[in-house]
Amino acid sequence: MKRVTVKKEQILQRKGDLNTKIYEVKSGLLRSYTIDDKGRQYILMFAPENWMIADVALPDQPCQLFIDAIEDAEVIIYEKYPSISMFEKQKMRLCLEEMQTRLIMLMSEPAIARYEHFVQTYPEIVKRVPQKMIASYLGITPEALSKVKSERKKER
Amino acid sequence: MKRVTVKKEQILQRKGDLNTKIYEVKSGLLRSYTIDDKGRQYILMFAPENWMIADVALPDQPCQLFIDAIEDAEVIIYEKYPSISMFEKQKMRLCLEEMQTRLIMLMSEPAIARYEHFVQTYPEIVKRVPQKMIASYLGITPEALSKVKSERKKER
DNA sequence: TTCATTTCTTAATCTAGGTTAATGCACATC
DNA sequence: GATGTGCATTAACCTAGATTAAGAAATGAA
Repeated sequence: MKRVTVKKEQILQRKGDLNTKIYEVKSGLLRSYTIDDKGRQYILMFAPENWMIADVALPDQPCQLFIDAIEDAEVIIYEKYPSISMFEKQKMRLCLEEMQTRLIMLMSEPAIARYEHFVQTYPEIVKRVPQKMIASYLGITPEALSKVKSERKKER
Repeated sequence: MKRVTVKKEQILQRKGDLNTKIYEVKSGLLRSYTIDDKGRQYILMFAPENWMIADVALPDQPCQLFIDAIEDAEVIIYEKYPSISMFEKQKMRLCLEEMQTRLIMLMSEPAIARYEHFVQTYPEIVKRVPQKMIASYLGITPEALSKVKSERKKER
């Protein structure tokens, strides 16, 4: 366990890395994402202050996710998994819950509903990240996000 | 912790239930799924022999998922979460990994690729559940699954 | 066996969201 | 100031998968 300072856009872990860590954000904003063979990015998680973020891979397995800083950040790095008490942390459980909810929403809800859910659940993150990252998190293109947003406005 | 026998189609937990448990499958096949307001089902997980299945909700929170038996099953029911050692179980970790992978695939891969990944990863489950359940797991309609399968056949 | 029910497939049509491309905007930096 | 670079928006067009409907095949019950 150690504490580090990371600059915006600094990459903490790359897809394929071994021996990846668990990151606890003390200040700033991190994200995890993957990139497909066409270069498209898919954001899995935003981690603002007091959240934790990690790839679930075991230390001896190559990970699936990039993790980088969207804003300058203070981060505590933990080894994976010396004490299971890491897992007890409520933030970790919330992240699980979030994955479950997202899987359900991705399958069952159209983009506009996912966007509104995101805005309600994370109003602060909406203000802190560019649209294209929200689109990536929602699983749509920035153009599609623009479209649903302007359609939503019209409806009032 | 107790051991129970469940019959095919028996429901172990319903969406909205409180105080939900963790289920370990000793024989047979369970699944977790949700139902939207239009009655559509979305399967989150299949749990064959030696797997565990649960909703991630805390005991005092209403859960999101139904859990029922696709085949007659022997099931061990654990309280949630008296010992964190439950979480240490490898099956539980695999389930996390699976959620992460599915989220990525759902965002980045077309239905055909998700189907082929599923067939390769769970060849035994493919034989044991009806097509419409595989479609539901993949996040598509049974009609769309029929289509991609017949297109795949043509390609050889 | 027969009949009923559910599952699977095929086909026609529709739509949400992708793709491509052009435009405008907010910044940096020089 | 001019010039570049990335981001957001709009619009035209395209496609994967949804919807609807019908028939075929499998399953199960009487």
